[in-house]
Amino acid sequence: MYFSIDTDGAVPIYEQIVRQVKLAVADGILVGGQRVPSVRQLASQLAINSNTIARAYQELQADHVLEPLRGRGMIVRRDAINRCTKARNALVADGVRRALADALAGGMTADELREVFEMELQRQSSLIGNGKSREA
Amino acid sequence: MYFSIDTDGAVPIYEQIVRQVKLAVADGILVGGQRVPSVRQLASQLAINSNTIARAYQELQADHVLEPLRGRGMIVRRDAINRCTKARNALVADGVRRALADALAGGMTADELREVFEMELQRQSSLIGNGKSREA
DNA sequence: TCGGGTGTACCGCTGTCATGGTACACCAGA
DNA sequence: TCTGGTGTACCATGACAGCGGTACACCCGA
Repeated sequence: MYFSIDTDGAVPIYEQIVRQVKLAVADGILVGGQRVPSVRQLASQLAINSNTIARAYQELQADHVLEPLRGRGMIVRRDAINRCTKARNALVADGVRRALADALAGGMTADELREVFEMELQRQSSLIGNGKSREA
Repeated sequence: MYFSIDTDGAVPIYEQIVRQVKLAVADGILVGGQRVPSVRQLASQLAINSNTIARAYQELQADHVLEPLRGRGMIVRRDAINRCTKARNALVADGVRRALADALAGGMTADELREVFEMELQRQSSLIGNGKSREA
């Protein structure tokens, strides 16, 4: 489980962690029962204060993705994958909806929009295709 | 020229105004030479502090979309439409890119993604189609 | 000249975020 | 029993963004 954190971006660090954990669960990289790194461990690995990690884990706990094992760490809940898949779908749909709203408000036609979509899809697919296979 | 402002959302008010002005220019609703409402006028209309409007106008001025007429207001620059169309395309492409990144990181397939896209496109197109015609 | 309109600059308040420090309760293993 | 690891709960601090209030300089028309 690798995290890529952008400390300069507009998105808060704890939110980046929350999102990446959820996407990893949806993708099957993190599975139910699996332990996540401890707050101190992840904090030192990412060179970030442990309170920030703790905040992310608290949010994930509130979202029923992680489960605390008092004194021993936190694990991914068995039923988290369904929730995370739903969350991922909602996240993606929301992003698409937002982009569409801007496009249509700006007078872009549906066909122009499809073109942009397919172009970006091809670009990112090829990037991932080189790095690791997805369907295999 | 109508603005819809969401004071509760995560997006700053001044940024919403900047975006909506740019999209209106790209769409041809605001044309070169046309005057935009004064900061106080728009502020009272939206029940927002005039400084917030002023900040949005300053940003639009820095982006070469608006032009100040000292003591008389601000107008849309003649060459703004090209810039705004480009900005719109970049904005949309960026939004699509972001959504795609989330989708692929979460293990969503390209076909699932296309389905989401077409669904949202159909939804929003029908909304606009009922309200006002776009190609006419 | 003066009044009313314009954009602009400055200051302060508020909330959010990240950090650092400290302390606590809990658990597992030596 | 003790030690070292867990998550959790505070508090204080600094930085920054967003916003509002006020005052200023400018321009136009009466």
